[in-house]
Amino acid sequence: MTSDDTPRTRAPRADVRRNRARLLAAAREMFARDGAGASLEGVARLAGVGVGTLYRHFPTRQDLLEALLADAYDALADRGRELLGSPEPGRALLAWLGEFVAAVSQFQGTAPSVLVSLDAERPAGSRPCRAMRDAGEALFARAQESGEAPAGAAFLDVLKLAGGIATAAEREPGAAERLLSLAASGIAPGAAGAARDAAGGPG
Amino acid sequence: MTSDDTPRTRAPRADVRRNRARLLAAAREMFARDGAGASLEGVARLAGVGVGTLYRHFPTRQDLLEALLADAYDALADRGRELLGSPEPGRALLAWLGEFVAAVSQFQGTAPSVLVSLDAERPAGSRPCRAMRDAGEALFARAQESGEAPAGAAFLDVLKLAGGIATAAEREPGAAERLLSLAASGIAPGAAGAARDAAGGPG
DNA sequence: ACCTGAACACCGTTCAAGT
DNA sequence: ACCTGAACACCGTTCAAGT
Repeated sequence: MTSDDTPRTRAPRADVRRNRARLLAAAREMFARDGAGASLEGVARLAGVGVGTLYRHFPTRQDLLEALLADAYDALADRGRELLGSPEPGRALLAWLGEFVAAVSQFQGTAPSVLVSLDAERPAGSRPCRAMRDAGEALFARAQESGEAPAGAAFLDVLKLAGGIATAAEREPGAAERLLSLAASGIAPGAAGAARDAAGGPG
Repeated sequence: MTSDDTPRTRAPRADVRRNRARLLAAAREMFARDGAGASLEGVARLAGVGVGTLYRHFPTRQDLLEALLADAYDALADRGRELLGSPEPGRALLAWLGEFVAAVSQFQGTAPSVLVSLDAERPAGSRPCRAMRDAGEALFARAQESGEAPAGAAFLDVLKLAGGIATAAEREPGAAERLLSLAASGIAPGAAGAARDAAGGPG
């Protein structure tokens, strides 16, 4: 019963923080070399830590990956807020999506895992991930309001599409730009509109 | 030295054909239940065959998958040629792409493997796979000629984008349609054009 | 409260021995 | 010519014992 009555999170012990940092550094090194499927045993070994410690800090490989992407997500959130001030909503959105694709492709085999983290009703993800999503959504909403992005689409779908592009381009540097550009301008814009109109159109 | 001098492929022994068929049936069953990452040992066991036999018939998991998709690829090739006769090139292309996405999503975890089979300079894939690609390419070329598909794009990129969509939608039935529709009409068509024009534009 | 690492279960792949 | 399946190497994950 000191001054503050609700300290939900206690300051972690020094060795715990250190182990966490070592694990992240080791994972970054291993993922960079062997891809997102790298041996977790190897990560622990490289970190100079028992496997159990890795599992305690990051119960699943997915958790480890999200932690590795936290910085990139924070940067994307910042960048999104910055681009909100740009005069061209559509281009701002596309620029941001390009950076998203690059960020989730920073390790081989990473993009598919990002896709599962985007999977509908999951626990919403980490704080940086949510910040990234919110920033992107604002950018997308602005593009919709200016008529440069389709009114009927959901931002989560846009993000999934970008994740799919990142996955498809993962083994071919340079493909990401081409695929994103293709998805940006549309594979068959006129026909797609016709198909939607024929199906009843939006309200 | 009988009448024909160049019989490159000899008729396979009956047990070889039977084992191959059993392996494919078993793999189909396993992949349907456990996804494309199903245990290969389990496939061999279910087929009533030694593991070595599986590896002899299908050296890699990728080979097994391509064999499983052969029928679907043949059907897509047929469908592509059929759609070539339809009066609306853009819609025909989109319809075909929708069927492609559905076909490569028939097993969980299958789409990523299809993406690697689309990977640039690989040995071009199986005969059915090439037939599928050729049919799709004809459909795409026609859409380009009619001005309904972007002139600058390569068909292989269109297919990769579709594969990425299939991957992104794999865990959510119904998402494939939405993502394909989004990619068809474009995330931000006007801005994408502006970006391309600013970059110099096509010749 | 956290860490260690041996133990367990499982899988992919090869290859010597068989038919 | 093809098949079998034991053998090998490796990995993820848990959990009893330690500090």
